[in-house]
Amino acid sequence: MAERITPRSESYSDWYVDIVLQAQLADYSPVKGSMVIRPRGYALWEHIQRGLDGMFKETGHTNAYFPLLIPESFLKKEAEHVEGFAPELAVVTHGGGEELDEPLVIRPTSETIIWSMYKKWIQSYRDLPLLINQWANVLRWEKRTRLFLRTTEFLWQEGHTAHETEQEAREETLRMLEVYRTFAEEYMALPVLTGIKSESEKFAGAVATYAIEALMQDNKALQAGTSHFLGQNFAKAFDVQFQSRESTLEHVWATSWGVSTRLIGAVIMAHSDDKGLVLPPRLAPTEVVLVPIFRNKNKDQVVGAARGLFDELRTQFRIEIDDDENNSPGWKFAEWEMRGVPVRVEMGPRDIENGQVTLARRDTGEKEAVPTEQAAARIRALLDEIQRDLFERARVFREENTHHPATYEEFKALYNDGPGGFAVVPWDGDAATEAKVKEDTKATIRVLPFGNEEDAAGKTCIVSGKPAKHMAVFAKSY
RNA sequence: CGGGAUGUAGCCUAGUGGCUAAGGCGCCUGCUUUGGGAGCAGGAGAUCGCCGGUUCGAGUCCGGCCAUCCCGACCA
Repeated sequence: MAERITPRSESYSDWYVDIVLQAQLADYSPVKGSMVIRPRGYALWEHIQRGLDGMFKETGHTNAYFPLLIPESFLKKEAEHVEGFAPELAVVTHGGGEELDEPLVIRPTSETIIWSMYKKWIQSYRDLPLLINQWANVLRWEKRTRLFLRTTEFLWQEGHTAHETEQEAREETLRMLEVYRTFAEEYMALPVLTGIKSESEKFAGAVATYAIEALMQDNKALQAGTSHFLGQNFAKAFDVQFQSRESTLEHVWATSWGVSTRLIGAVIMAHSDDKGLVLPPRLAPTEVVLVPIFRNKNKDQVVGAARGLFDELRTQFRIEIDDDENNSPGWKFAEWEMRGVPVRVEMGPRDIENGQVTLARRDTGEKEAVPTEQAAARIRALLDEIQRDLFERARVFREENTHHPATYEEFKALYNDGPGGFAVVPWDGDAATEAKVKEDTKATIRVLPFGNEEDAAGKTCIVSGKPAKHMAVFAKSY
């Protein structure tokens, strides 16, 4: 601990790794590409789970658990799906010391095992909709890994729903995208763009993929969550039919949607600074830390008073007290700042004499003195302010880094020598055009915003000069 | 899978082929301290990534292997 964090200006990726390791969110494990999520990191995940799970329940979903191991043949039933995931699969070939008759894949996602079960559970329209979510780990063999952002094994939630009609499934897809947007903005203080993915970026096996996309401080985009309209692809692959209200036999309409521990990486990269982690209060495992400042001669008095305040505050806040005798106040300040605790309460002899405490906010470093009896009310207000300000700062950052280049030359300059960020430009809808942009600049279409077709009317593609079909948002991405 | 870098105590680093592998941080014990990363004294902690070779002698030279990180092609 107490080690230097590489400044962002020197190396953004070193800065990120330093924060994850030093704030004790995660550590490298013995297996390449996999990581240990330490208690401080897992607490963040628990908060994410709690918030999202509540929203899933409110929208009618229930949790279940499906197995880790999937027969290899299941993956092969949906052609695009298997093609998309084949390079990332880990396969179990032996069990109990013997070679298995059929290899088992470790789930990269659970559509196939779930739809094999839905076939058993769905016979009639009365069985629909079926709205199930699971919290689980999944495995995708990654060649290039980064703590939280891309690891071989990661934790996520995957919702899998079955519906009577196409319209109902499409509504569900957008409803859950909206849940993700709300969660990102209100809990994570992370402004996100929503929209549909281009063909080349969509999920293997989906008819349409929607996503929330956020902009990180290094001006690269991060896909923070996806929601897929699966059409009848999996219902047909697994022969899931139901008897309709008109007594006809129909294939079921499906969605799936997920967010992962990548969200932890997003929240780190969006808000933190060169002193360490900065967490939005609603997500912070510890909202407040109380640091008594004492000398030997007044230790009992100061710590006693601090403990009294602590007992009062703990009924309202997620709070810790640091009355360790060996570390100096300055050391503690720096340490708790590195851990990202939003509000610090300092209580020393001078404060006690004046009947006050000193409050310091993590995001700006500002300190203020407030009468002790008003501390709780002021802390509550401060936490709200910090939550709002973090979001607002991130939103302004995104606005300032969203560009509208008029020519392809300007566009290329933006990514090749320029600052990067989002670029909103007319696009002809051709995958070849998209591929050319990627080759020239490494930027890809992050999202086609809702309503973009109308905005594109009458415009010409920035690359090909052909009539534009979409207004596309490009960025380099993680 | 290509390119680059690095493996010496928990972490960071020093170490001309030659004596018992050195220092800082951290850790443990005690004392002293505490309003922005304190001080003193003592202490524990190392098959120098692994295997082989050269040599009277290898942390150091040679070969192979392994691992990790960083940069590129593929991805929540």
